[in-house]
Amino acid sequence: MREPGFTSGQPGRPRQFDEAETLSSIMQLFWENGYEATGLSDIIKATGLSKASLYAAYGNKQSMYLKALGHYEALKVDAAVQALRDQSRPAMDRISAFLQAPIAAIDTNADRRGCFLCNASADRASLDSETADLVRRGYSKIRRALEQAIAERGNTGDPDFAKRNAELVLTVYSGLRVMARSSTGLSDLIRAKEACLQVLR
Amino acid sequence: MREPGFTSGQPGRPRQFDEAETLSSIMQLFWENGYEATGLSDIIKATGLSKASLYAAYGNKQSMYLKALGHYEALKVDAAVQALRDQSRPAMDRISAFLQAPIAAIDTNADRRGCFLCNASADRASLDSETADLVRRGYSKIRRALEQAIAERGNTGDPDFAKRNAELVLTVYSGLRVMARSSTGLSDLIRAKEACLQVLR
DNA sequence: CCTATTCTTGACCGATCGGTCCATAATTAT
DNA sequence: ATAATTATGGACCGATCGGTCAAGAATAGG
Repeated sequence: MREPGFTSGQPGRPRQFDEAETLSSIMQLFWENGYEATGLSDIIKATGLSKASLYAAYGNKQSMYLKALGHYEALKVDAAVQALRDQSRPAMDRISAFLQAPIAAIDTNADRRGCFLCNASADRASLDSETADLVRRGYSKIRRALEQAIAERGNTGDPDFAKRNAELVLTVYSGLRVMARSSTGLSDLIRAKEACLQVLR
Repeated sequence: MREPGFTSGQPGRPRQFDEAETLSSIMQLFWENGYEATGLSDIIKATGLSKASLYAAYGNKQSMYLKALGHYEALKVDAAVQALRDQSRPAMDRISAFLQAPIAAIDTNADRRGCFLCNASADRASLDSETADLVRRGYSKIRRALEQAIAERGNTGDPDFAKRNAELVLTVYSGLRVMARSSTGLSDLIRAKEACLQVLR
C-alpha cells in the first residue's frame, strides 16, 4: 500500500510502521521517565499508533519495557562496548571517554536521561526479575570490555588488578549516571571521573 | 482519649497516630518501590490510616514523598554523616564502613532497597525540581563529611586531593547502591569497594 | 474474483488512580 | 453544658490506568 507492488511474502496486511523506529520511541520514554511514570497514553502519543497495534507488535506494557531495554542494550551498550574494544586508540583514552559520556550528556545536550541500564537497575530491577536479568547482562558486557581494556595496559604483578579496577570504573560510571540525574553542575562529576582515572595511571 | 486526662493545649480532636512513626512507614514504601509504583492504597494499607487523615497530616502524594525523603535525610543520611565524623575511629575505617553499608545491606538482610537518596536521584529528581533539591542537599552533606575525613589523613601536596577523592567515594557509593538493586552476588560490589579504598591508601 | 490472514482503529472494559467531602467523634475553651 | 475546633473513616469523584474486542482495511495465495 505504502509501496505499491511491494510484497513481503507473508499473508495478511503488512505493518504500516517501522518496528525498530517505534521501539526507539518507546525506549526514549521508558528511559527518560521510568516504568511506572510512562503510561500507554504517552506511548500512543509518541508513536502515533493505536493501543491495539502496540499490543499486537510488542505485547503488554511489561513486555514493551523489556523490549525497550533490550533495544537499549543492542544500541547503546553494544556501541559503548565496541568503543571500549577499539584497538586503534590507547586503552586509557577509551576508558576516559567511557567515563566522559555521562558528563558530556549533561554538558552538551542538557540530557538528564542518564543511562537506561542504570535507571532500570534503580527503578525496576528490584521489582521484576526479568528486568534484573537484562540489567545484569548489560553490566556484564561492559564489565568484560573494561577488564580487557585495563588488562591491555600491562598487568603489574597483581593478577586481580584488571578485575578490581574494571569494577571500580563500572561502579563510578553508574554513580555518575545516577548523580547526573539530579546534579546542577559538572564540576563534581568531573572530579569523580578524574579521581577514578588516576587509579589506573 | 487514648490517654485519658492528657492535654495537648491545642483545641480540637488530637491526632490518634504518631506522625513520625507513620512517616517512617511511608518512607519505607517510597524507598523500596519509588514514587509512581507506590499508590495511596499501599500507604493506607501500611499505615492503617484513612486517606483523609493522611492528606490532613502530610498533604498530597507529592508532599508525602518529599516529607518521606526529608525524613530519610534526617534519619539515615545524618546518621551516616555522623558516623563519618566520629573522631574515635581512624578516618580510613569510617570511610571503609561507609562503602561497606551497601554491601552489608544485601549480605545480612537481603535488603535491596538501596539508598533512598540514590533511588530518588535516578527515579524522580529529573522530573521534579523539589526532589532534585533535596537529593542534592543530602549528597552535599555526605560529600562534606567525606572531604573532611579524607583531609584528616594528611594532605600530601595536592590541595584538591580530599575534594577529588571525596567525590570518588561518594560516586562509588551511589554506584554500589544502584547496582546492588539488580545484583545477585557480592563479589563485584566488594571488588569495587576495595579498588576505591586503595586509592586513599 | 474469493478466501485466508494480518494489521489498524476506536469503542469499550473493569479497576485503580489521586483527591475531596461530609457526617461524626473527640477534644479544648468558655 | 455548650461552642469551637480538629481528626477520622467512608462514601464519593472524575480521570486515567492497562488491557480487550470487534469490525473493517490491506495484503497474500488460489
